[in-house]
Amino acid sequence: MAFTSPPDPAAFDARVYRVVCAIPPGRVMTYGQIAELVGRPAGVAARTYAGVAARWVGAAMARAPDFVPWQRVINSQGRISPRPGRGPDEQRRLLEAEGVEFSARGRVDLERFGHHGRQ
DNA sequence: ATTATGACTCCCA
DNA sequence: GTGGGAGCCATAA
Repeated sequence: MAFTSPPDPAAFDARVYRVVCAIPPGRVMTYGQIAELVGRPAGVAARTYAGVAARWVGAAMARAPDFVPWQRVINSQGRISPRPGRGPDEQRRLLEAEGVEFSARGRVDLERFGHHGRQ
């Protein structure tokens, strides 16, 4: 996961949690979107930020407090990234309970359920 | 000290 | 639309 920790991991995590907590129920956001919304720290190349920061977000989510709606964070393909240890479909069940629909191949239509930041 | 292991995204075949 | 490789490091055992 994390390639190079963010300049200020604690602050980065806090911003990530704030953004994730702002995602309304029934909506989802990608790791990359969150990374962009949180803002690219100075000193990090723009091109590499996309892939790297997404993993920072993933790492932050791995340590996320209970109140963070982690289930609303999925990858850029609209698919659920498998989490180590947890139930394989736990995230999907939680999202479906909120009204998020999955395609036959298990993908979420980001055009319909994606959250573009703000509300 | 060495090894294994990552909640990802982009780009190209 | 799907699949594989690159990017390139911190942390735990």
